[in-house]
Amino acid sequence: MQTRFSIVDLLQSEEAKSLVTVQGWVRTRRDSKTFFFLELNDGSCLANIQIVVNDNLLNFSQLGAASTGASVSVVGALVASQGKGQRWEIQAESVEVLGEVDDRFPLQKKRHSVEFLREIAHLRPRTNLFGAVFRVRSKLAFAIHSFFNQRDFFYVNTPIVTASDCEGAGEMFRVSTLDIDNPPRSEDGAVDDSKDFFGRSTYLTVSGQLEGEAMATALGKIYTFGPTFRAENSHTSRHASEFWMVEPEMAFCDLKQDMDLAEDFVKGVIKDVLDTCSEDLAFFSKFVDKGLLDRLNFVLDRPFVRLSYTEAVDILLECGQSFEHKVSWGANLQSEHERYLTEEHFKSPVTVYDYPKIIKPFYMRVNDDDKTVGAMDVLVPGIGEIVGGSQREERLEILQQRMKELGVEEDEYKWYVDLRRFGSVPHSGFGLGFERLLMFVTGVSNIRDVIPFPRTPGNAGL
RNA sequence: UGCCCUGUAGCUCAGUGGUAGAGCAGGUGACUGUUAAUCACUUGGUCGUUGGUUCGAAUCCAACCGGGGCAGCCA
Repeated sequence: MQTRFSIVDLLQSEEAKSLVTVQGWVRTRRDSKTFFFLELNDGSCLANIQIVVNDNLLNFSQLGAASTGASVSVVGALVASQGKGQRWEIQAESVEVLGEVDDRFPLQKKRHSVEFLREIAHLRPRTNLFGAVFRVRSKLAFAIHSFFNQRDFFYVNTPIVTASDCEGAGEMFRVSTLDIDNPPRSEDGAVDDSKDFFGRSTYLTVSGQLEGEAMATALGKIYTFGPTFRAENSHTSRHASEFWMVEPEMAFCDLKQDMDLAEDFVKGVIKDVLDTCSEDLAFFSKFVDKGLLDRLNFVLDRPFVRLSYTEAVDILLECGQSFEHKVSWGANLQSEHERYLTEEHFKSPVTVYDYPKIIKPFYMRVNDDDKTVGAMDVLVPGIGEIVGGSQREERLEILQQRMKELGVEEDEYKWYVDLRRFGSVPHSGFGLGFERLLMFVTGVSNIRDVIPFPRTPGNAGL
């Protein structure tokens, strides 16, 4: 009896098998006079399985259609390969072409630029590079759930449609069912949001943090992992309009414990992916980023450098390096400063904490010096900021004072302030960009190449 | 949003004022075990678009459109 096997299972087989079925897409084909070889890939792993097709097959003359890109179903015997380069191959007993390709099929058996492949996002997962990226993406997502589950965090889903119009994390996408050509207007001519679907103006979420705090101050330890939307007009290799963010939030947790978790988290999921995706990571290390595996192992092997913002500024002021943006206490660390710290000075991931309160949002906890807040960023070589977090301000009066200072309307955040009014506790959390972590783990340098169908300004076509 | 680079065959590119090229892919043929197979032959182009300069523009100029990079914003 024939059984359908995935290629990953067959290639790991311990024994020959008399009759198996494999189905997949032809990656390449090598012809000889009386037989040909197919390299078949079904997406289950990076490697192809070699199919040997002899001219004794009844439909041999029709098998010209089994060309690069075609989908085929093969029945045959798994046998030890006579040739070099692979342990197993399939001696075909029947080959059926399920779906042919014509000469417009754009993927050739040669290297393509990632820029070209971005234009055919529906076909690029059939390449070695993108197949590997999206397998790792899946494993990394699973590793994240597994990490938190092992530590008794609860997975919560925060709303994607949100009403607060000033969460402070950037420009927001409007969500509306109003007729854009003829919206209802109030007496003064302004668009009447109260007639909109939710009875008010609404937006796509830029962060689930605030709702996460409500859940953490009930369930203790929670995390969210979901889509996030930013309408910033960013044109860089590390920004997307739609991306996924991981946001743990813990009650009874201070900044130090928050930093410990962020470090354990980054290391834990990297270790998991090194174990579960070794073939794909070896591919990245060979063709995408030669130093990848060494760097990932380096990250696992030692503690992240941890230093305060003030210490970081002192290092930058004294290093003798000339920066385009001036370093001064009270200013944001620029990309070039972060790069210097992680790539040159420490050559390691770096956690910077206790930032000046004037450059941070209202919800971060004010330190005793009244100049800094309990914020922290994890910076990694090559990418920069991968985690941003803080201890949250749990003291009612101080939170209200901060909102006033920063011009945040307390009415808009009444429920959030309530959390400090009723059984408030110290709590902390952070946000981690899932795609940025995936870039770090794979060595892929453009965020558009780790998202199956990326959305960036001016680009949502496919 | 600012600055910079770029657009020639399906892909990757050469061609800097005189009428279009290569490699790969595709097609045809050869080859008894190949590994991005190899060998021979071969199809394929309004040189991003529009306008201008010139006897003549892929080449020079302008505008527009597309792609990329860096910075800011952040994750």
